[in-house]
Amino acid sequence: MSKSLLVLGPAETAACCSPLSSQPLSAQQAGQVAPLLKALADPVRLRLMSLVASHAGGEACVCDLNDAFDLSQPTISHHLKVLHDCGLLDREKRGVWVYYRARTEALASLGALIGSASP
Amino acid sequence: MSKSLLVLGPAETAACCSPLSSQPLSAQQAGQVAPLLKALADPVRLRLMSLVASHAGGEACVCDLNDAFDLSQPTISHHLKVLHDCGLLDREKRGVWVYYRARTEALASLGALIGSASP
DNA sequence: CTTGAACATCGATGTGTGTCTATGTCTGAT
DNA sequence: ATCAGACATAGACACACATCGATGTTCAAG
Repeated sequence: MSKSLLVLGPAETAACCSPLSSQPLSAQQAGQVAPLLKALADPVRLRLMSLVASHAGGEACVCDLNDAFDLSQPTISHHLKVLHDCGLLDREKRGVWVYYRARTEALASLGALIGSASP
Repeated sequence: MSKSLLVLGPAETAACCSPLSSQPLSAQQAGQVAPLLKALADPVRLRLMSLVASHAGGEACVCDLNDAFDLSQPTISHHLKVLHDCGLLDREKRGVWVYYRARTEALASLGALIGSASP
């Protein structure tokens, strides 16, 4: 079966709407955006996201990320999977190593949705 | 005991730092920001926040909010308390009614922290 | 083919959370 | 003083989640 219609992750279709303060979010919109926020609403995942996004080259290897935390390797792997599944992190395997890359457009859309001052 | 030193809620001291992609978040910073995101990371609370923020006059009465959901009154009250406790919502009682107001500066700080494209 | 390293998946466990019903606390009106 | 309405709190319960150790999978090297 073809996956050609699903090249875009959930993050692309969720946060591309008007800011919170401009008009009420529909139940459906809220249901799409909330999972993205939930993925970020964990101290470890927030730091992971920040580490990957601010890393040189725009990507970071899992081995580097593991060392930055006092947690087990499966736990870090789990958090990375959460961020990847909701479309906030891209994943690429090169040899034995796996590199993650932040989806800055998704982050930008989310940020724009949350914070937009009204006059 | 005086509360004069606590006029500012948690939201003011949490999200006033550099964007995610510029430099790695410290564990302490992540620990301060995550609760704010966790408060927003629920479809009901996200809609509540949006309803209050986009409401005429910048504030909304609880009775109005209750009618917008198919949930019990205590449940809505609980969600409003979560948003209020983390500093995203201001609370004011006038007569029998209670009005909530969105802290747009807190929302703006959070949005800026999450979404900021890097060159 | 075997070994070791990098990473993911699985199953278990304690803790957190969203929701409800029932009850409490104000406040204005009768 | 009593009553009714608006909202908060308390307790209970089902479910989700963060974490771990153990195990599986994939790949490169020897």
